[in-house]
Amino acid sequence: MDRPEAYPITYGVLGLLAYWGPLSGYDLKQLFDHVLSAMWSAAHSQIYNELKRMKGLGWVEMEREEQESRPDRKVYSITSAGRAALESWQGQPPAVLQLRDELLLKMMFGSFAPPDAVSENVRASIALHEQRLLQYRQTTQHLPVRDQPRQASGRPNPYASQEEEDIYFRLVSRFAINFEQTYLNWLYEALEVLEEQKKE
Amino acid sequence: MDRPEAYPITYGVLGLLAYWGPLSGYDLKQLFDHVLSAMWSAAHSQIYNELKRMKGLGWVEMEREEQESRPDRKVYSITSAGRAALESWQGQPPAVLQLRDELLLKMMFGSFAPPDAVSENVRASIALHEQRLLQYRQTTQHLPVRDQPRQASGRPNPYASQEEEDIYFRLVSRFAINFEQTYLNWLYEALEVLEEQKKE
DNA sequence: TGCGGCATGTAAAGTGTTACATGATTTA
DNA sequence: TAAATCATGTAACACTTTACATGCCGCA
Repeated sequence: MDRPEAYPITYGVLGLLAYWGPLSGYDLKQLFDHVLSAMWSAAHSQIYNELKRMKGLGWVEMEREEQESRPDRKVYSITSAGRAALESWQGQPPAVLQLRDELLLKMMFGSFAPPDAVSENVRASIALHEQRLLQYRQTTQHLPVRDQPRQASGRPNPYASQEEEDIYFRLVSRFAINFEQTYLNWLYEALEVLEEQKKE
Repeated sequence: MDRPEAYPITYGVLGLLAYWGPLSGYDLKQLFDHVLSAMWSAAHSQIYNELKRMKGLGWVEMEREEQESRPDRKVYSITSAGRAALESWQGQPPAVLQLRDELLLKMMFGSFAPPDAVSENVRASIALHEQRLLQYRQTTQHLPVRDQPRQASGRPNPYASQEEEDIYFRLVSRFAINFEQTYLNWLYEALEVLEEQKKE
């Protein structure tokens, strides 16, 4: 076989359709922002593109919901071919995480920064990550209703309605929170070190 | 002003030249792999490209070292315009980190995976991250010699010769190790949860 | 009456990765 | 004698982001 016809973002969309049930591109964007933001982000343009691609592959089907005075909602649902693709993807080993963090890069070359620039950037990062941590801790709200319990392939699962009750969801949430906490601890520590250095 | 003429990878290269002294593209690639891998990675093609771009901007100068039976080494050094650019970059607030981790994405939709696929992926990740942690802990070796102590802009600094003695370097190293440890702890925990679930 | 939300998409540009190209020397 | 290291670069491709495009409704 040659080039893969899909990549992580494709499966992100597909997974949401499998988990949440039929959704529009707009809904999917909301879910990406609120549910997947910690592991994969997507612009709306990319989501619409993936939907188009997957429709071509037969992984999703589209149904048009007519609306007055607003563009029609196009609601996509996963097909059995889509489920098969999702399962097959799960069998492939994931690419290793590659961090790509501008703050760390700047910190690395902090000795070339104008006075206080590094600590200012650290302070700004603290604010941003504190905010994220808060967001992760708040139960996600204003999400499209999940009307279809996911179907575990072969393994029946007692949990069905709330995302908080899914072990995978729980594990990933825990990761996101752990990560933000670790990051924040480090940022506070870095700030201390920088302040102490300034005194000399 | 219009589009920025440089982006993080550009400053990664520039920072290394400022910190390490004159280097070839090949040297820079080694440094990216061994020193910057935790915060920003780069293919060699990208590095050669950035050098070309920065030469055009007057941020670096090139000197050719002739060699027999091998392509000449082109050794680049930072100019004062380059130093100014680096300093100015340090004054800009960094873009927020966006994680993009395929393992987390797969974990999120673990309920659609074939039996044991998730735990296998977790195990593979454990091996990879353990290895990284080891690498981070080993003092970096086989690096091009750093022949020029960096010049802190305005602030004299008692440390000069070894990278381990730079506070910024130390802080970033500590981050990298913290991060890998947090990730690993979580992976082990996830594995336990998954094993327990399997019993039911 | 201005802004945010709802709702869709296309086009272009910006970044990053992989493949192509070459070839001698050193090490196992 | 096969693989890794040294050493450079170009071209093509893959993925992501930003800008362009449109327009009503509800709220403050």
